[in-house]
Amino acid sequence: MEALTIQEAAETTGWSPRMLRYIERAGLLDLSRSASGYRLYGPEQLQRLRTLRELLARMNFGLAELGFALRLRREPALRREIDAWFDAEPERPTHVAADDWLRWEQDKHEALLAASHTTQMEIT
Amino acid sequence: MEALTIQEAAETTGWSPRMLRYIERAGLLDLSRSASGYRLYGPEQLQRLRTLRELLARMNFGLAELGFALRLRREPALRREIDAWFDAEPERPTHVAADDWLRWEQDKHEALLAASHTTQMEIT
DNA sequence: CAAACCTTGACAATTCTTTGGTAAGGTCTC
DNA sequence: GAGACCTTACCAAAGAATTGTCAAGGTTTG
Repeated sequence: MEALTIQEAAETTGWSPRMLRYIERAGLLDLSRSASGYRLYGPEQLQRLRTLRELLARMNFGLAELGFALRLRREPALRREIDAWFDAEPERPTHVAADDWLRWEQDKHEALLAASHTTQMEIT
Repeated sequence: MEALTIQEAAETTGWSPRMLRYIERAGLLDLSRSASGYRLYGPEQLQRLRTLRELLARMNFGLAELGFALRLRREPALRREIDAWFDAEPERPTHVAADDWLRWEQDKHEALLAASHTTQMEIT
């Protein structure tokens, strides 16, 4: 009973079997396989999957983003280039500065941003 | 002549005006504004925009990913949680291990993966 | 003052990602 | 050996992100 098959894992983690395969393919979870090729989900994997669900919901991002975070860890060159790009910031005043990026990254969807503006107006 | 307006900036950077506004809204580029609200693109901004194009193309990722990278820099809590999740890796053998994640993150699109396999076969 | 810009806001076509199916074939359990 | 699983490979629906475009109104410049 040490390892569950995909359907059982789906039931206890809340992911669909389809998504469990997707997550594996994205490189976000390493699995062992049975001799005949069945995916085997051990206690650690199940725990990770549950944590993952919770994390995505709580911090508001998706598998794609996590995939990119993984890529950043594994491709130091990529991380370096991106950091360099961000750090190339010149002597700009940055007066208005940042805090809309947050809203953007969080609810994306340009249109919605505008909508929330409107809502705020009413309150004002 | 120290600063260009959006259309001029578009011409010299290769981005469309639409995308220049999009990039700004994503928090990826800080701009100053003229007294009447016009976006002003100085030499640094122009350079950054050109570099950005080059970077995205060369490293194969998009604005959304860069936006997430930005979020990771600005939300230490997020970074910590994600790192923690990745590092919770148990004693798994990892025999087969990683290098398909790369392919996934690079050309995504599950279906194409299979296709590219086929293509590679020809070359081999 | 008119032409040619700029601003924001909105709608929408396109394209990519996410998810669910389903088919063809192998495995496990009774 | 039948039923209920599993595998991979597709196709396609639903959702998001990307990008263009247009409208209504302000600004700059000749």
